[in-house]
Amino acid sequence: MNRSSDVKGLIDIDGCSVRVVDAPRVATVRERMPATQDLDDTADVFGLLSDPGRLRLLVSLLDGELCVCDLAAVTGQSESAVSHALRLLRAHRIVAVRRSGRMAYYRLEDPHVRMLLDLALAHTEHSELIHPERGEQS
Amino acid sequence: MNRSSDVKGLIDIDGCSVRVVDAPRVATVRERMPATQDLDDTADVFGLLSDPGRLRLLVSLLDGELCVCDLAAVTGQSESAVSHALRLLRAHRIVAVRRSGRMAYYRLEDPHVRMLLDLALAHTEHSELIHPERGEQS
DNA sequence: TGCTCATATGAATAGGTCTTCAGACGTCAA
DNA sequence: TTGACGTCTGAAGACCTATTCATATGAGCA
Repeated sequence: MNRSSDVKGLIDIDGCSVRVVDAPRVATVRERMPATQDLDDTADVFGLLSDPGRLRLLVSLLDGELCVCDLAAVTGQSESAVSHALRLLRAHRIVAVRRSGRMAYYRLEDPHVRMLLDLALAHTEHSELIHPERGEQS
Repeated sequence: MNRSSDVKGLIDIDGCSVRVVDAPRVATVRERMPATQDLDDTADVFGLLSDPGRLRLLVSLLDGELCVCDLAAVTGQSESAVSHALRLLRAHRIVAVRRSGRMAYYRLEDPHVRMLLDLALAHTEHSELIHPERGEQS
């Protein structure tokens, strides 16, 4: 095949030649890179946790189920916004519903997400995060 | 003060009356809710991890520093896109730079983010994530 | 039945984000 | 100095996302 890894500072990636500095290192890191699908799924999960409204909903559900209107009250959002958010989270199996009459009780269903939340909150509550655009080092 | 928690199903939140079902539970969950600032910061961090390009960059940096062009090669992005992404991550102190001549070597700086990445990847590589819009339960 | 209630949904709008392109900047080598 | 190089940046466009409003659905109650 048309490999050009022998060309100094140039390697083939996905069929097109790219400039690199540390070719062997690049090869190693590329091999260890998780599958595209896995990375995209992981990015999706992080994306679901990246909205303050949804994050609040999930944190509220950490120790038990709540109905939509209580979730709206706890998180300070409109019931419509909460419903839309829950629909998204439900579609990704992160929360699950229990229906009782006209009430809908949601619970946190994904243990993986629960761990991410626990880990993230444990850190942010103890150490202050640094805010953007505050100057950088030398 | 104008508390109306005695009104059946109605409580005061931030000065305006809201309908709730389980008032004491709502109060408890609200008390346990982390500070607004902490939640917003946490959502920001998740947001930074929610882009496949940035996620790839950070994963690439998990075991050591790499220069911009190698990061572009490893992650399959343009050098400009990589530079923009690194700028964002740098502003949030998630990565740090070491400059040597005209080269810029980036490394993963935030141990908190490293843990989140490790946890997230450990799970996605072993268990398949469910994709959206596949129908739900009863 | 009709009415109210709790939730769900669709459409539309406003705001944000990623990528690309063109060019700037500082460094190195000749 | 000049030119090539590696990286950085700003502006522009296309795309995606969150919220709101209005309305629908479907359960309980009279």
